[in-house]
Amino acid sequence: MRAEPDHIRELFRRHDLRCTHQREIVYAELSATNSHPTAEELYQTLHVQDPNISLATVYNTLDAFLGVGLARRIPSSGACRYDAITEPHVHVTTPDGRVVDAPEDLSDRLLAGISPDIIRELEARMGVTVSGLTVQVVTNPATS
Amino acid sequence: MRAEPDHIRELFRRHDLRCTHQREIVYAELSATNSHPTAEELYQTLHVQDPNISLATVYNTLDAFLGVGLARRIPSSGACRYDAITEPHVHVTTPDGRVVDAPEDLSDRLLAGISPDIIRELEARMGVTVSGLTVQVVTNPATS
DNA sequence: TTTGATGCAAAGACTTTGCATGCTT
DNA sequence: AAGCATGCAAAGTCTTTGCATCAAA
Repeated sequence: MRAEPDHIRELFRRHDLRCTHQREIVYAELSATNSHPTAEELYQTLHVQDPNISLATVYNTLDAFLGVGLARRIPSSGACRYDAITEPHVHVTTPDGRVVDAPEDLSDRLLAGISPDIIRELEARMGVTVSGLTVQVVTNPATS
Repeated sequence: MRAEPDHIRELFRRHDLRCTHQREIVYAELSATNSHPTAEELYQTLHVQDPNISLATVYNTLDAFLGVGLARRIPSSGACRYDAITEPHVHVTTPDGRVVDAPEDLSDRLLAGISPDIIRELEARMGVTVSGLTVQVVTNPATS
């Protein structure tokens, strides 16, 4: 469901982000979809409601979201894809370059197999802090 | 260890790839490193041994490898990274954009948690063929 | 008012491509 | 000899940036 404006404003305040109209509609759209849109796709969609918004602003805005952890960037072949960060979940990369979520139950079962102990050990031994974990299931590339 | 020329030629033949000098040195370099180099990085390294090789050829060559499954492309922020395909393993994305392999034992333990059953079910329900599985552990972005 | 965001266009980073030449088969 | 690969440069994508203007705090 689409987040309410008030909720979004509150979110922004919590993350020290200025509440601009552009940021609001970008976040509303991003959090309402599970299609992992590219910046360009978001721009096309939003351009209808706000013919003034610019592609550069979409990029800047997404960047602001990344900075405060409200969104995640998914590098992929071609343009990067974005998703609003909610629950941990599994991404499936399709042959045509889109990224879709695995069904929730499968996602959960897959993630359940990853023990926190291993992550902790990984952090300790590699000197990193794990802030996220993406299981990316890659499907067959163009076998056409 | 660096693969021997004969072995590489044999590999290429098995995959219906013409054996050119450029492809040979690209593959030798890629399979000898675990640094997941970008095309540009490979080009810089190879340019020493063969001052004639061009960046476009490195790209074309990597593309040929991808096509026959000898290499994998790892989209990442900035330039794509490549690795020669050997065993399944876990990638760790560092804050500065590099991609390093997790230690083998941790990698194995992590992958062991992912049941083939789940993958099979995922294929069945999503109508895809899973050809690879990347567990990408994302570390904290620039917390500096 | 002050500070930061927007929109535009231009620049930048990364990758692909057309074509003449050369090498593998 | 035939056909694909190479090297070069030019063209494409995708993303970032400089700057004047505008909106949020």
